[in-house]
Amino acid sequence: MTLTPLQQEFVLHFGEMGSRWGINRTVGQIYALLFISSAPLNAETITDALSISRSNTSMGLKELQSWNLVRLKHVPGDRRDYFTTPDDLWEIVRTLVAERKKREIDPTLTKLRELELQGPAGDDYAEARIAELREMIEMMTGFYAEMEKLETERLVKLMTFGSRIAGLIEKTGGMFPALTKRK
Amino acid sequence: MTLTPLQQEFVLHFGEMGSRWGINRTVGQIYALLFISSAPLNAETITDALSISRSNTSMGLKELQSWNLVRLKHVPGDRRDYFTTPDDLWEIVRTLVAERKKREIDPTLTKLRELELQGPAGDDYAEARIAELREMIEMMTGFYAEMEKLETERLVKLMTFGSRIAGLIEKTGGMFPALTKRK
DNA sequence: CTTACATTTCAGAAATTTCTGAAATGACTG
DNA sequence: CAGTCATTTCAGAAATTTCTGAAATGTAAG
Repeated sequence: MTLTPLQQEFVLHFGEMGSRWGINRTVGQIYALLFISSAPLNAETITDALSISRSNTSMGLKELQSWNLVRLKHVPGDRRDYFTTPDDLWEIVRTLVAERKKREIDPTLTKLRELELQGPAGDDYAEARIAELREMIEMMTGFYAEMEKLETERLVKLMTFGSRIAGLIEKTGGMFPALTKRK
Repeated sequence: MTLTPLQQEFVLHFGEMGSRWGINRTVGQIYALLFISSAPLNAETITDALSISRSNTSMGLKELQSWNLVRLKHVPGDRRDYFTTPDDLWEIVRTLVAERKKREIDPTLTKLRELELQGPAGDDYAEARIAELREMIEMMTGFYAEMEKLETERLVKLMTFGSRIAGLIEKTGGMFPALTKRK
């Protein structure tokens, strides 16, 4: 398969960004290619579209599967595996956020709790800082858990009308005026 | 300077997580050390607390400065540079989010716009996918821009009462009941 | 200007990550 | 069960990133 210039440029960009996103170039390129391909692709096709080795493709796909970022499809009468990305972008974003949280946040939260459980270590400042950090992460992951429950439709509205949310929150008082002031 | 076991473990954890966060081990360790130290530290102190080379410390601090994650302080009568992290955790989180957006999101948004400007390339699916992705990123960065404007106090409330926000949003209709239903 | 640090730069060494080709494994078909 | 094709594994090669020591640069004080 030969890529169109558009595909080519898109794929290369994702490859370059890969390192900033915590994946490697090849994984970024494979994902990008699947993302802009209307039909599912098999490993062979990916291999030659990206000019990489077959084994590299295999590892890249495995990595993407571990991130839950690709879907496996089967074509009747063909025993090769075909891969795609979900059509729904929101599903992709949800997965991405969930996985990054799992890899980048959760282990630290666990470690902080562990450190606190070890009890006073005679370093008040460090202990306070660790507790504060844990609380902040808990607040943020708690909020995330709530947002994750929302249907996409509500999430879109929340984001679209973002600016109005600010106004809904009383600076003091701790509750939404919409809920408290309304009689 | 010798680290307490608590500091040691905290610092090592941040070092290990560094790679997942897109920084290297040393940078993670330096940041962690500054974070749990009550007083600002100079490069020499960091160097021997972490058993790394002086030049590595210099590069790590430079990297942290490029992320705006450390503050430079001066001690009267001492011409060495001293470094700290902000006391306010929210300030740290804001910086972190802003920098990650700048490095991980903005370049892609720019690239997607560029690709669209190049005009129809005869690949409808790829073009549609790129447009859709750009729109999604724009929505999310727009929402982020709104949230960034909020004072910390309001942001905390927003997150604390996160679950109630969901209820405030009408599934259909496109506006908050709090704003529309109230006469 | 010279001395005494403090910091940065940078070329090469060390460590780590990524990639490949070959071999092994798996799985369907006739 | 043997043959064929698809996929995975893995050891070493290649590439990249990180780290170091030495030299260079910067800077304040005398």
